[in-house]
Amino acid sequence: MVQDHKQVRSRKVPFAKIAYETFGYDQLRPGQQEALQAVFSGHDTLAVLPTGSGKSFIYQCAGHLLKGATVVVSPLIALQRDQVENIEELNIGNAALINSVERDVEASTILEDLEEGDLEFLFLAPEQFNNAETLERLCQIQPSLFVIDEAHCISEWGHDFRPEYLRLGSIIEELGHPRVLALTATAAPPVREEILERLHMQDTKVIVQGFDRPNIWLGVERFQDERTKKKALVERVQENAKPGIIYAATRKHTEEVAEALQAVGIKAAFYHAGMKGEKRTQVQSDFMEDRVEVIVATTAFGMGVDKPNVRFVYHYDISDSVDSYYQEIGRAGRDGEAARAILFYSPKDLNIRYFLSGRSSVDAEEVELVAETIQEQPGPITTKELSEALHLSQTKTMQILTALEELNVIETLSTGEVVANPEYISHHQAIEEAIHIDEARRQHDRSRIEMIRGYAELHDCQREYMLNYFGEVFEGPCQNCANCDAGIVTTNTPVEQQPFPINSRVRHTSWGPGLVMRYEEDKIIVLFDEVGYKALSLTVVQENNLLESLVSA
DNA sequence: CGGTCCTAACCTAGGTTAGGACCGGTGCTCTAGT
Repeated sequence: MVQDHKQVRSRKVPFAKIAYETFGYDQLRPGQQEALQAVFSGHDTLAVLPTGSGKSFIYQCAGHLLKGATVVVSPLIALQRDQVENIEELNIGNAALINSVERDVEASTILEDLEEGDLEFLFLAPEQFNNAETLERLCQIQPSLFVIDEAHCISEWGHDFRPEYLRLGSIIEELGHPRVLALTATAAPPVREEILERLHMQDTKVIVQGFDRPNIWLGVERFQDERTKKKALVERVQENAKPGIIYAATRKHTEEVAEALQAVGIKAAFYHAGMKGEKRTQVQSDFMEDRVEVIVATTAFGMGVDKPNVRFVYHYDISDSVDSYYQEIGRAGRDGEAARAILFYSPKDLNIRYFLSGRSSVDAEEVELVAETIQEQPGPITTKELSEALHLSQTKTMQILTALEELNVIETLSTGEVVANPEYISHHQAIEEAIHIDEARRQHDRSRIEMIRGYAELHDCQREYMLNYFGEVFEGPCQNCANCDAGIVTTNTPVEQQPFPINSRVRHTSWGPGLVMRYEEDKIIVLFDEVGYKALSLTVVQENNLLESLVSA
């Protein structure tokens, strides 16, 4: 049963049989077979599969069958716990987790078990690799499979919030590049590209299943003021079957909306990261077990939540991207029954999104300070020493170090210490580059907000817009969105008149290369690598030859 | 950017308003003090 991972290459493995006998699944779901086949053929694999398609099974099965340890990087400790429990129930090998909270079993004991083969699965957050001893021991253990669960976190969180996500590529190299398996439910084409690049994936197979969730009705209601919006939301909640989820942009909004719902007799509770851990757990389980009908939450709620009977996901405030929006509404109707996703849109709600994404995360002076300090050091220095000496937070320091490392100004040693790269003399150019990258990032984030705004203000099939965003060719009407119901479907540029196919690469005379996202009436929407999403007039483009087709790599 | 909270000024004594300050999301880890 257990085979050496170099020898299984191109051998047919009866995954369906194993799925049935070991995991108790009657049949494999779409994508699972392909993903497993890719892993077993020796490819680094990215699987983008919709929620509820059994992503866990892929790494569980692969880890179970491949000889050698499986390391699973997972963003939340709560998720890791669930996964360990799940594996224990399946009886497919021992699993453990290393983190700062649970210390009933020491990390060194766990690593020892892993070393001796008594442990198959190890779960940890990316921050754990900051621990030099953990990393060094893992290097010796040489895991055969390196799994990144919820891989979109790399692109979503890596740039500012959790910079360790951007270092996973180096970690993988350090570990001798075990087979890499990245899993996510939501990744538009640019996110997929970033995952492959950041993880240094090689000889990669990308498996993408359809994004459509046909049982979710899509709708947008537009408002000019807060009070009318809140009133309409309460009415919709009253009318609609429950349970449901409402997303809001701020903690305060979650509390206000929950209160408004309670005032009309709805069992509602709010949820955000400002609450005590105990309270959060309680609210979540109240919702999961139907003691609470409606949960009003910030983005803190949702990852790993798999409740089948959620009948609606409403947005009191607009999300920061189509990516986030899709992911959030995807928590509705997992049982396949009808569900509703309504965006309660007020244009001024975009401001909070612009504000939160517009802040610069790279400060020239701080970057310079860090770069200089490291270069003046006689020897290696730890992140902690640096952040203390320079009065910068650990996250901030880590973020700057990640940027500097990427620009080859510094190197991270396997001890976790950093040292100046001797071949790199001037850091001024690097700082400029870091600022430039940061600026491009912000512009990209702003253009993502423009795209969700485009959804909110769309006069066309809403499903088509969303699926096009994820690189899927789909032509409305879908007959299950508000615009289709209302007959608002504009005549788009017909496929035969589209000069560049959707999802193909093009180059603009001044904005450089980009990806064709969709067509609207005399408009082509392109995601440019440098400047983000842009809507161009098709007539102007064609008259002036602004775009040329690029042969895709 | 916009909402919210606080204070000073208003003109006549307590309620109204204008202006300024401040805040806004997501989780890991480690440490100091109870």
